[in-house]
Amino acid sequence: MNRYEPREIEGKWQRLWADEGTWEVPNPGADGFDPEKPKAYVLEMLPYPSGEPHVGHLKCYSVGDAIAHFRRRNGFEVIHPMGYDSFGLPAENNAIKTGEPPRVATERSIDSFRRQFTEWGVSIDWNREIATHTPEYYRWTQWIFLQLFHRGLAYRTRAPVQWCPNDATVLANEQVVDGRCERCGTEVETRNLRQWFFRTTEYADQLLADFEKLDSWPEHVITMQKNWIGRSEGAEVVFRCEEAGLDFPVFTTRPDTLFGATFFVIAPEHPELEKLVAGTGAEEAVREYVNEVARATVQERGDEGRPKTGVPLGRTVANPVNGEEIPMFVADYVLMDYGTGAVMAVPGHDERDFAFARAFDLPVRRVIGPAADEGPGDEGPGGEGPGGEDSEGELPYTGDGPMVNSGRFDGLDNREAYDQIVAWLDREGRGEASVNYRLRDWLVSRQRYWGAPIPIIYCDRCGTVPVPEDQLPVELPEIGDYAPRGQSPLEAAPDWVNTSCPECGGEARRETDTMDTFVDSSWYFLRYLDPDNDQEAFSRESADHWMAVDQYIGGVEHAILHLLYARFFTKALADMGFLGVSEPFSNLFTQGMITRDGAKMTKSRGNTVSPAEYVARHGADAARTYVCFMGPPERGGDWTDEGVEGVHRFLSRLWRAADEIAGSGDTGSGPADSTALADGAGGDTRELLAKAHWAIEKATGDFNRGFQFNTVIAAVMELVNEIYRVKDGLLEDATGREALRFATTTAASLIQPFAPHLAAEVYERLTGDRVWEVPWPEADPAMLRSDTVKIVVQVNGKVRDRIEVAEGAAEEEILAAARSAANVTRHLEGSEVVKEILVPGKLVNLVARPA
RNA sequence: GCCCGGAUGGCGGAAUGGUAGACGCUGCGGCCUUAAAAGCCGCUGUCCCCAUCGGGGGCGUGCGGGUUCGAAUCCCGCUCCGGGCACCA
Repeated sequence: MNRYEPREIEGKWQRLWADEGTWEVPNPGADGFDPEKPKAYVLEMLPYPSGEPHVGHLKCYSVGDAIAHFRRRNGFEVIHPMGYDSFGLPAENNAIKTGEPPRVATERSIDSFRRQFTEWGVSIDWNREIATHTPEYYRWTQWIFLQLFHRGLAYRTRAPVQWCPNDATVLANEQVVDGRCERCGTEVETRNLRQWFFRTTEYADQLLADFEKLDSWPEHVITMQKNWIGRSEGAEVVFRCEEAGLDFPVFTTRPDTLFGATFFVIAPEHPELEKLVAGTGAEEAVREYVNEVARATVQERGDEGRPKTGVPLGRTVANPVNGEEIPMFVADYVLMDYGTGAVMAVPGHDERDFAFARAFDLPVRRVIGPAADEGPGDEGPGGEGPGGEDSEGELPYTGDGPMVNSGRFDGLDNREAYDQIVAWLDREGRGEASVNYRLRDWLVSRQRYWGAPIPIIYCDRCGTVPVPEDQLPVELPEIGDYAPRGQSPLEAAPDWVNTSCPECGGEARRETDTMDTFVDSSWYFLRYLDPDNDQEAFSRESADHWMAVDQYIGGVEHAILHLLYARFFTKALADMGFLGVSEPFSNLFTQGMITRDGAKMTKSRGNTVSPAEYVARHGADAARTYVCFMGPPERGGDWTDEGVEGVHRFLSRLWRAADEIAGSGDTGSGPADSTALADGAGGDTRELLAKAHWAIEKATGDFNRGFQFNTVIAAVMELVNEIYRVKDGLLEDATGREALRFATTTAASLIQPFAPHLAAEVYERLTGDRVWEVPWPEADPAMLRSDTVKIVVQVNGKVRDRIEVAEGAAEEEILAAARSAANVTRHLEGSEVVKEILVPGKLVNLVARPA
C-alpha cells in the first residue's frame, strides 16, 4: 500500500494549474469570454506583505478559496485575484533602522507571500496580480486623487490634527484610539498644520443610507460604522453676544430644553475667542487656560471622568427663546471639531453641563418634568403618587415628560415642544433644524517616504496646481536617508522637490507629503478588473461586468477604516461616472482570530504559528482544512498541533481508501452511477450509498448556510468513517466496489474546496476526471429516504424507548407500537395516557397521569 | 455607562422547540508487530442500582424564575467573559 505524501501530490497539481492557467478568467471581449455565464467576484482583503504570511492569512485565504471553488463548481465564472498592500510604515521603519531601501525589503516579502500562496494551492488568477507600491499602480491612485481634487472632494486646509511623535506623521481620526497612535501606541499630540483631506463627510448620509443596498454584512460591522458616522438630528440655534457684536450658533439635539440654558460654553480653540474676551479683563486667565489645554494630550482631554475645568469670559449671550442673558465660559469639554465649537448648557437635562454647573456653582433649572406615567403600579422607592413634589425628582433628567418653566410651551409633551420650538426659531430667523455627524473628513497627508506622492505642485504665482494627468505618475524618488524629521523625508530630495509650474513654467515646489496607505487599498478591487490598462485606472466595461464584489472576506479589525474608505471611494467614483455601482462589497464575511494557548499570537509572547512549518509537515491541504474545521469560521479558535494532526489523519484515511479501491482491480471509469447501483441493493451497499447522499445534502446545506465549514468537513469525515466500516466486505464484489468508488469520489468531491490537491488526486485516480471541473454534486432525494424510521418514545417528556416503524406508517399504528414498547409499558404502569403527541418521523410523547 | 457577541464533557465544538454532546482532539483498552511507530477496531458527561452477557434509573447545556406535552434553543431577571463606542452637545 502507498502512503499519503501530500507534498508530492500538492506540487504536481500546483504545477499543472500554473501551466494551464486554470484559475485565469477572461474579461469581456477577450478570448474565451462567455457572456452567458454568471460571474462571482470572490475577494479576500489585500495583505500587507511583511516577512511571511501568518495563520491569519492562512485562514482568510483558506476560507476565501473554499468559497471560490464552491462557486465555480456551482456554475459561476469566478474572479479571484491577489495583490499586495505594499506601501506602509513597517517597511519604512525597517529602512530607517537598516538603511535598506523599503522597496527591496517589500519586494522580498512579496516574493515570499506569492510563493506561500502558491504552495497553499490558492486558486488565484495570477495574471491580475497588483502591488500598490509600483508606479503602474500608484499612477492611478494619484489619478483618483486628482479626480477627487477636481470635484472638490480633496482639499488642503490648516487644521488642528493629531500628530504621532514616534511615527513623526499626522494620523487620520480613525487611526487614533484612546488618544494613542493605533500603530505604535504613542500618545498623540495636537498640531496645527496644513494638510490634505478627503471630504468623506459629503457622503455621510449616503454611507448610512446605502447599508440598505448590502445583501449580507455582519450586523455588528454595520452597527460599528453607524456609530462611527454618528448622525444626530437636532437644531442649530443662534445666541447673540451684543457686547462683542458676535453671533454664536450652537448645535443641539435638545431644542426642547432651550429654556433650561443657564450658561454658555465655547471650545478653547474657538476662532472668535480672542475677539470675544478683548476688553473684559479676563484675557490673561483665558490665554493661560487655552495654553494649558493645548499642552494636554488628546487622551487626557478625552477622559470623561476628569473634573470639569473652564474659565468665565466676562461676557453674556442672549437666549433667543426668552431673551435671558446667560454667562459665557471657555471649557475643554466642548470640542471644536464637533458641531459649531460652542454649546448652550442645560445643566438640568445634560450630565456634562450638570457637572460643570456643580463645579462653578451655576443655577440648574428643570424644564421637563418626569414623565407623568412613571407607572401607576410601579412601586418606586418612596412612591408618593401624583400629588407629591415631582419637581424634586433627580436632576439631570434626560428622559421625556411635560414641559415646565418654558413659557408658552409649558404643559406640552417635550417631543411636541421640540417641533414647535424648532418651527418658531425658523420663523424668527434664530435657528433651524440641522443634522450633525461624528464623522470627520479623512486626513490623508503623511509626512513619510514610503507612500504614493500627492500629485500637487505649489507655485508662487499660480498657487496650488494639480500635476497634469499626462505627467503621472509622480514617481517616488530614491533617497539616502529615510528618517523622519517632522517633515517628509522627501524634502531631502531637492532635484525632485524643485520643479516647474505646469501652468506658468516658473519655479515651483512639489508637495512632499505622501498619501495614507489606506488610500491605496480603497480602490485596489477595481484595478484587479483591468490590471494592465495603461490608459485608465480600469475600464468602465470591466467594472460593469465584474463589480460589485460578491463575497468579501477579511478580519473584523477593518470594520471601520478600510471598509468605510472603500465605500467612500466607490461612491465618489460612481458619482463621477467611472462606475455603475455605489457599494463595493455586496456580502462581507469577517473571520475570527486564531489564538494559541488562548492568547493572541505575538512575537513577544513567542506563541506564533508559522504556516510554512505545518505545510511542510502535514501538507497545505491539512493546514487549510484544519483552519476551516476549528469551529465556525466567523469565530476565533485556538490552534493546536493535535488538531492539525487529526485533520491530516482524516485526509490520509481518505487517500488510503481511494488507493485501496483503485488497486482492487476492475473498477469502472468515469463517475459512478449511484442510482443504478442502489437499484435492488441492500445491506451495507445501500447504507453506504445513502450515507454518501446524506453527506452531499448536509455539506451543501451547511456551505450555503453562512459557510459552516466545520460541519461540512465533519459530514465528510462521517462519510469516510462509513467507508471504513463497510470497506472490507464490499471490496469482495463488483457492485460493492462500485459503491465504494462512488462514496470515495463523493468524499473527494465534497472536500475539494478545502483540500483541492488531495481531492484532485483521488478523483482522477478513481474516475479519470478533473474534480475542479466537475459540477458540485446533488443529493438524490430518493436516496435520502429509508424504508423504516426510528422513532423515539417519551413518557412525560423523558425518552424511554425507541421503535422502528415503516416509513409512512399510519398514525394509529405508530402510537400503538409506541404504547406497547417494552420499557414504555413499564413506565405507564398504574397511569393512564391523557395525551399523545406525534412528531412525524421523529418522536412520540405519551403524557400520562396516575390513574 | 451605552451597544453588540458569547457561556454546552478533560479540550475545540454539534444540535435554533422534539434522542444533548455529531465530528475532531485527549485519555483508556484491544488487534497487528520480535518490538516500536504508523494503522485498524472499541470505549470515553456524571452519579447510582440490578446483573453473567447485558439492562435500568437519577442528575446535567453559567445562575434564578416562567411559557410548553416537551427548552441548550423562546420569554423575564441576574452573573461572568470577549469585542466595539464613550465629554459628539
